[in-house]
This record gives sequence, structure tokens and C-alpha cells, in this order.
Amino acid sequence: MAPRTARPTMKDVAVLAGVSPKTVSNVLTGAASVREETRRRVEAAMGELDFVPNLSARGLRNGRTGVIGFALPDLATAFSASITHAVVEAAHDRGLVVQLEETAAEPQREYDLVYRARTHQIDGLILNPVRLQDSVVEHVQHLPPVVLIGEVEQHRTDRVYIDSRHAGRAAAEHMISRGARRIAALGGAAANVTEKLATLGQRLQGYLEAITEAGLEPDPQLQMDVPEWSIAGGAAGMQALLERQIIFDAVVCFTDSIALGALHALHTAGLRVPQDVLVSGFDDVEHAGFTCPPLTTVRFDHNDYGTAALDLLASRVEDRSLAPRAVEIPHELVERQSTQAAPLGHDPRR
Amino acid sequence: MAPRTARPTMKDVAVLAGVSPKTVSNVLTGAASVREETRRRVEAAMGELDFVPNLSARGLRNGRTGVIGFALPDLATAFSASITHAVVEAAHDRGLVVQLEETAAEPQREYDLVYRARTHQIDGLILNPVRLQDSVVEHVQHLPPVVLIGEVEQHRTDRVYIDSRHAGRAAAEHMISRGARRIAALGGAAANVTEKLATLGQRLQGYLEAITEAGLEPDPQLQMDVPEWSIAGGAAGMQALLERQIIFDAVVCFTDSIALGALHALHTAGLRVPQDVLVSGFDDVEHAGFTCPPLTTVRFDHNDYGTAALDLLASRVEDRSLAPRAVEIPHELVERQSTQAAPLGHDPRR
DNA sequence: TTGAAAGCGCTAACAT
DNA sequence: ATGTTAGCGCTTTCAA
Repeated sequence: MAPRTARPTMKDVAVLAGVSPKTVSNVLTGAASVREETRRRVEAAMGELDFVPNLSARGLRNGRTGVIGFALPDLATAFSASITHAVVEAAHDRGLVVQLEETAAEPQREYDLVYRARTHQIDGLILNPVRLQDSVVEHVQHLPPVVLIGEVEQHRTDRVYIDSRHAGRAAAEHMISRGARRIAALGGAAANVTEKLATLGQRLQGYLEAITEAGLEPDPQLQMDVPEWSIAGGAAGMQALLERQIIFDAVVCFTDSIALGALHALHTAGLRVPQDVLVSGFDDVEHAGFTCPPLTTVRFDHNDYGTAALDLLASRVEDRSLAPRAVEIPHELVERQSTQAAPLGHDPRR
Repeated sequence: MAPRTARPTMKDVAVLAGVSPKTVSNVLTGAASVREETRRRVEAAMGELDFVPNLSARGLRNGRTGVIGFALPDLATAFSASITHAVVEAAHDRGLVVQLEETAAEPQREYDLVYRARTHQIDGLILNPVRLQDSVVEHVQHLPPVVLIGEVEQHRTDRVYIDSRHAGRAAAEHMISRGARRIAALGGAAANVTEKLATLGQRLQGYLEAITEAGLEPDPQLQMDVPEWSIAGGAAGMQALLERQIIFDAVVCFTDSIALGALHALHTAGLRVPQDVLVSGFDDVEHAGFTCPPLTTVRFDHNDYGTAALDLLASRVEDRSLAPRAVEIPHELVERQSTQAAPLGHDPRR
């Protein structure tokens, strides 16, 4: 056997099949119709030479790569895993592949992705900015095709979102209906929310609306910032609440991971859920149904979420002149045991 | 302002700066040394034209993309999230970018990735095959640079692994030292393990060694296959164990997700952990420290794991003639409350 | 240190 | 239905 030489090109295939390179290209892409017998000859030649097309060359020629970028603040969370799974599957169904990035460590990373789009490494990107004012979409002149996921108030790009304000309100109202009166919010404090509200702000706003409308007093002490939306972050937030000797009988958490941490911290402190304190989460990751007790949380379909983002992006790559579109994914409150009681409350003075 | 026309190329930059395209290329890549003043002129021109290089063209020319593929069986698990995070960060540190794929749904997907390497869409790939005999590495003639992660017995490619047999043995021995005598294994059954052992088989083998060496009787009834290594899968596996009226006093689970499901199912059935049954996991995902009770599990450094895989891959992309290398990542058993007792055991006849 | 020319492998446009 | 030409934007010779 001859030594392994350079990869065969379409030209080599064409020579062997006795046709032109263009015909090989037609067979490969199905662009133009090819006579049955010609096609067979070409395919035989491709097989014989073990030919594969060079996608760099195709990308250079077409200006398209078939690759999309996908960026989340923190890839290590349960929600990230679930949504990444959804996006990769949806992309696969459409013949696209996903390039991954993580943005929380440095906001700079979002710019990297935009740059990669401009360098023709990717055709477009799906972003989940934590704070809009830091996000690239607010700072770059010519944006590539971008779909924002998350509850972001802006109208330059397509976006997929759930009505987090409504969901935050629903969670708090549910607590109130169970008899809770001192409801903490774990995940963000009003003091840190700026005008341009992102996910966090909307959930908090809904929570505040429910409190106010029920005639209860919003208390800044009950709003705990959780810098990292991880389990450890949630546990630390709850510990802080307990250490500050604050009275509360329910906790609305802004992600399930935070809620898992809160459950753990409450348990460690000897407080019972739901007998003493009610707890709710957000996202309905797989784990939420398996905590002790199982977690009441806001559910939405992660696959629909990913699919919608991908559909928007694909259509925008096709036609960049479309007006920005927004797709809302429905949500619902799933009531599990973590809120199935009238809570006695945590009162350090007792 | 002129209408937005085609992207500027290096040629445009060269003309504006009054140099040749090659000089622009030199400035950009730092390949050859460029006189300070020339460099400044070129950089000014790039800035003025808002120039970005076309990476498709560069890829075509260089035969390298700077992109690596990364494939896991199931992206939705907690372990997947953790390891994906590690790989993306390690890649970023090396100026590489990660393309993601999920392979459990159809083994075909592994071939897709290899194909993408051959089509010059990626420079190499990191794979985590579940069953080696189905894996592409056993079936393809000319492999691109590949690093296998997971406990796979083969020597065609580089690999990163932990000594799962030892770890499985350590977990079982720990149970025995606590007084357990009927130790179930959740995650795979000996009946389904073929000659070429993958992750599952090694963990099971270590477990069996510990059982045998302690003079206990290995019982196939205690070995439960869990087709999906998810929380739900673990819960279902444990339920099956309970429904079959099998006596046991400890459960070694082959992933943390399985263990979380098992904990939940035990709790639902009214069995206490660790008073009645001991439970251990594998991987030490964040959640393992926050279950009730916190989970004894096998820990290894996920960042080291991802970094090692990336280093191997990067060096192999540089030099494909290297002999296959194997890197073992150390592990340890982390003892938490889920095994802190001498278990009474679950006996349905009592 | 810089320039000129050639070509990586593919496909769009035009021609047959 | 198929062939020919040209060129996508970059970088690697080889010269100057």
C-alpha cells in the first residue's frame, strides 16, 4: 500500500470518477440534480479514496460554518446541564453543532464569542447574560446573530424568556396562601438591582409585588444576595440569614441550586421543612423532585426553551434583517412537599 | 457614511498601511519580527477598518482550527456539568475552544465527531465512551487525535482515568468495615459486563473483589443494572431492589446521581440512612455534600481530570506520532454521614 | 525586514 | 446535466 499521503480532494474524486469537481460538489451537497449513474460513479470514487470534504474550505467559500456559540454564566450548575443538553440536542436535530463558552468568570468572554462570530468561526450565538449592563449586547456596534435567553429587557436581539416576574410572584403568593408572613428571598436583594432588570431582578420584583399586595411589609433584611448561584452559595445565604437572627417562615429561592443549599442549611440548623419553614426553588431541575422534602419550584420545559432559542437563531442566520422577536416559554408552579404546611416560623427569640 | 460593505480583508489593511498582505499577517500572528513603526501603521489601519481575520481562511491554509470536540454520554447529569466546566476552562486557558456533543442517544454520534475531525472542523476530540466495544475507537482505521476519559482498557489512544477498580473496592471495604454484610451495587450487573471493561465494569469488579476477600458471598440479586445514570434511574433501581424483597444493609452506587436517587427511594420507603442502610456514591459532585444525609463518595479533582485530558490532546495535535499515554488521576473516599453507622439492614421478612 | 506569487479545497456564476 | 473559470482570505514559499 502506498504511504499515507495528503487527503484526497474533490478534484481527485472528480478525476477518478471522470467528472468535474463541480459534479462532485453537486453529489455531496445535493444542490443540483445529478444523473443516477453519474452519482453512483462519484460515490464509488469517494468511497475508494476515502474522501471527506474540507469544511474549512466550504466555510471560507460559503461564509457559513454550521456552528453556533452557546454561552452560560456557570456551566457547573444543574440548570446549566439541563439547558445545555437541550440546546445540543436541538442543534443536532437541525444539523448544527454547538461551541460552548462560560462567561461568569470574566465578562470579556462574551466579547470573545462575538469576535468568533466576526472571524467566521461561528454563525451566531446564544447568550445568557447575568447583568445586561455588562453584556456585550449593550456595547457592540455590529452584533452577529444573537439570541438572548433569560429575562432581559432589551430589544436589539431576539430573545427567549419566561415571565419571571409572574413566576416570582406566584411563588410568593403560594407561600402567603399557606400562611407564611415573613418570606425571605434568596438570590438577590433589591438594593443591588439596577434599572435594566435581568433574571434576578424580575424574580425579585414579582416577589415584592406579591408581598405588597398581600398587605405585608417588604423587609430588606429578608432579601439575601447570593453571589454564586450554586448549592454552596444557597447554603451560605441561608446561614447568613440564620446568623443575623432574622425571623422568617418561608424562603423563595431564585434557583433550585440555591434552594438545595437552603434546605441543607435549614436542616443542619434543626429547622424542619415545611413544618417550620417553607422553601421554593426555580427551574425544576431533575434534582428538585428528589430532595428531602421534595421541592416546590417553578417549572418550564427546558427542551422547549433550548429549541426556541435555536429556532430563532437559525432563522436569523438565514435573514439578518428580521425584526427582533421575543418568545415566551410558559411556566407553572409545581407544588411539592417543601411548601405543604402552615409554617410555624423561625424565631430566634423563642 | 458609506453603506456597510463586505468585510475588510488583510489586503485592504495592507493597502491602507502601505505594506504587503504578508506583513499584515506577520503583525497578526507574530510569526516574523516586524519593525516597530511598520507594526504601528498596520495596527492603525486594522483599527480604522475594524478588521478581523477570517478564521475559516486561516483554517483552510493551516489545517488547524483551534477547536476541539468534547463528547459525553449524557450532558444533563451533575457529573457532566462539573467535568464540562473543567474542560471548557482548561481549553480557554490554552486558547482553545470546545465543541460539544452528546453520544448516549445514538453511538453514531461518536462517528460524527471523528468525521468532523476529518473534515477539519475540529483538531481533535475528548471522548467518554460508555461501552468500549461500541465505541468509534474500536472501529475506525485512521483516528484523529483522541483522548479517552473514563476507565477504558485500550491502548490505541491517550487516556485519562481514575483507578475505578480500586475505588469500587474501597467503597465496598468501607461498607464492610462498618459492619455491612449484604452490600448491593447500583449501576451495573456482572451479567452485563463484557470482556473489555469500561467504567462500570471496573467499579463493579472492585466491589466484587472486596466482597469476596471479606469472605462474603457475591449475590447477583444484589447487582442492579441502572440503564440511565440519572437520579430517576437510581431511584428506580432502588425501588426494584426493594420490590424484589431483597435483603441488604448497604448500597454502593456507581455515580452520585444514582446515589441521590437511591437515597430518595430509601427515604420514601421509610428506611433510614445510615441507621438501616449505608449508601455511597461516586464522583463527589457538589450536591453530594448537601444531601440528607450527606453522601459518602469517591472524590477526584474534576479540574485536574479535564486539564489532563486537554494537555494530552493538545500535545497529540502537535505531534501525532507520540506513543499513547495514560494519566491516572488520584482519588479518595470521602466519608460523610451516609455511612456513619453500623446498619441494621433492610429485611422485608422482619 | 518586506514583497510577489501561488495555492489551500471548495462552490457560485456562467457556459455548454 | 455537467464543465470551466474564478476567487473566498489567508499564509507559505521564494525573492529582493
